[in-house]
Amino acid sequence: MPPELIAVLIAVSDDRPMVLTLEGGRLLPSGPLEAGHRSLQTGMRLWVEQQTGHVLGHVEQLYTFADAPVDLEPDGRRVSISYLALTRIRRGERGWRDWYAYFPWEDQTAPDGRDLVLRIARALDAWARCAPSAAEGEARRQRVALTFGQEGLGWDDELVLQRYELLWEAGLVPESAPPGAPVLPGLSMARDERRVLATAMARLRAKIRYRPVIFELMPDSFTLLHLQRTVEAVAGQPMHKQNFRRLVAQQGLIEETGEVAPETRGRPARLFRFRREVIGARRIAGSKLPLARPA
Amino acid sequence: MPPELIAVLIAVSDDRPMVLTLEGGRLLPSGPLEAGHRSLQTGMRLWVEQQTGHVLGHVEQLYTFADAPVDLEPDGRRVSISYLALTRIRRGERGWRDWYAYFPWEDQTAPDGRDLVLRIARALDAWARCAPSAAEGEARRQRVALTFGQEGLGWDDELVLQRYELLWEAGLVPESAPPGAPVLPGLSMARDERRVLATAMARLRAKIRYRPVIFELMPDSFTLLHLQRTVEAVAGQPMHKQNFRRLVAQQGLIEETGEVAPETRGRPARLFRFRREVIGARRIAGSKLPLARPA
DNA sequence: ACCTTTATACTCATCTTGAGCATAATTTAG
DNA sequence: CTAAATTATGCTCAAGATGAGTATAAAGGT
Repeated sequence: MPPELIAVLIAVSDDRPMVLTLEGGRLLPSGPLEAGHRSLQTGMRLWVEQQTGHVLGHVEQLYTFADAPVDLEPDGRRVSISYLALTRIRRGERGWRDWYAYFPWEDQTAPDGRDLVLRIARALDAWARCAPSAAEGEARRQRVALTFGQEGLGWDDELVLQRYELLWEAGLVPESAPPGAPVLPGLSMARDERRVLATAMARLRAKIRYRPVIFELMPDSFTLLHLQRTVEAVAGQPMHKQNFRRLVAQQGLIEETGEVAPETRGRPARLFRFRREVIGARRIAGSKLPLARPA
Repeated sequence: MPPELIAVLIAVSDDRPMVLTLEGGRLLPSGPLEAGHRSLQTGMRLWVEQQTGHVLGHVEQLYTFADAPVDLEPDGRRVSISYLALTRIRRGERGWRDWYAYFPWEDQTAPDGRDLVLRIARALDAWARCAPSAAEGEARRQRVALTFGQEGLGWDDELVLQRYELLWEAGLVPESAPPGAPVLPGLSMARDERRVLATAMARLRAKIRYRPVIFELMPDSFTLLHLQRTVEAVAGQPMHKQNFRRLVAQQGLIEETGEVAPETRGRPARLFRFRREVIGARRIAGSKLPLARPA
């Protein structure tokens, strides 16, 4: 059985990060590696084009997963090589879903998400208390505090996968909950696609800190607030406006177009564009955005 | 054909980073995924144990590669899932090689390595000049400057793979050089194992900046200079002694054992140990070592 | 006793970062 | 038309991190 090539396409629309899905949001675009594919990545691109009509730009390999072994079929094991693709939604495309529909607790920009985390913390506290041993209970409590930023530890937006796996272990998501047990809000997906999505979110959140990939998600011209909202949407965290502008400005990654934004309410904002020349022309020490991790 | 599991085992011995090889240094430990393997990682661990007797600790997935398609065999394509493992050399083990034997230009702590980079820069300049077009030539020159830190750009120790690929394209390594053409010093390996090693080096150099993985390569107790030499060996770059100590100290990652180093020449140094408790106990914002990238 | 070697403690100037104040230029409500 | 609301943008300030260097301590070797 050839390995499966699986793609997580991400775009940001109306300040919401979106993921391209199939089958009513239960699947990601994917298909097997075939003999004619020139490489893994081109194979993945072909499947995405065929299934969604979308032609990809910036792509990077994410992770390779394997199903648990199946005794029935000797060689019947599914190995999936996953990719992260950053792109823009084209008008009329269907299947795009807000990624926070799958991970509502990951949106810490709104009070809803913060409340949900408090609720989760309580549920996980109960889970820690019913651990088989005291030591195990303490280990669980520590993991909860670390991944969900309790007990004075701050929220780390990159721990998307760790949080999902913790909830899975605790039986708080439909994938692992006993029948009839209460589960957290959030859509689930087929097989382990939700885990793949979590991996993609974590990688993207980490990457915007040290590479200017955020511009792959922006239109040609944009205001600084639009850029900030996009970063906040991806990171799931609010940030300080003036400092954001200062950092972005001193990175030298953008330049003014000379125009100002049309539709606007307050003072009109200047429009900027990404300076594509800087890629390759010099070391991009990071479009390291003002997303400091908490102390 | 099942995917191949391939392992890059790294240790540091006498302040030299070493990689565990087979077949006279031409191969890395590897073997196919089998039906009985519980997961990709356990399969890889089993193969390593079987081929080298080495039991692994810290492991992470690196990258998944595929050979070019082979028309002859329809399903005969090799897909390799590679892993990075950090460990320590045990006495009597054979097959460990200095990783700089494969990538001599990556060692920028010694004058030899710096001289070699100058030589490479000249050779690549010639390569840029004989480009098919002026634009292509300029693009080549820019890549050379960026990856080898020429023209005022500093040396970026994480660009191991980019440098190797550039040398490959330019035909300066035996893997790609025309027969009889002069090639750079440095051992090559079978298939694309040298590329896998380059990927591992790049990943490790990046990782020691933000996770305290360097301690996976240290013995139980060590002096601060020993720790510094180990980091320098991995990064291939020298650093400022006093500042190194300051950073390491304020990270709170280590504690004194109360003893001092035996064999020593100057003033005896205090011995330290890694505080394993801190893993998991709190956010490790990075054992971010004084390895600033050049501006 | 003096030199070499390594360890360790401090200092200082410069950047970076987080937080906030102040002002400008619009639209909207009354 | 005026005031309030809204968004943009410029600037300051303190704390902390970083890069570079000076100074002193503790050992062995000649």
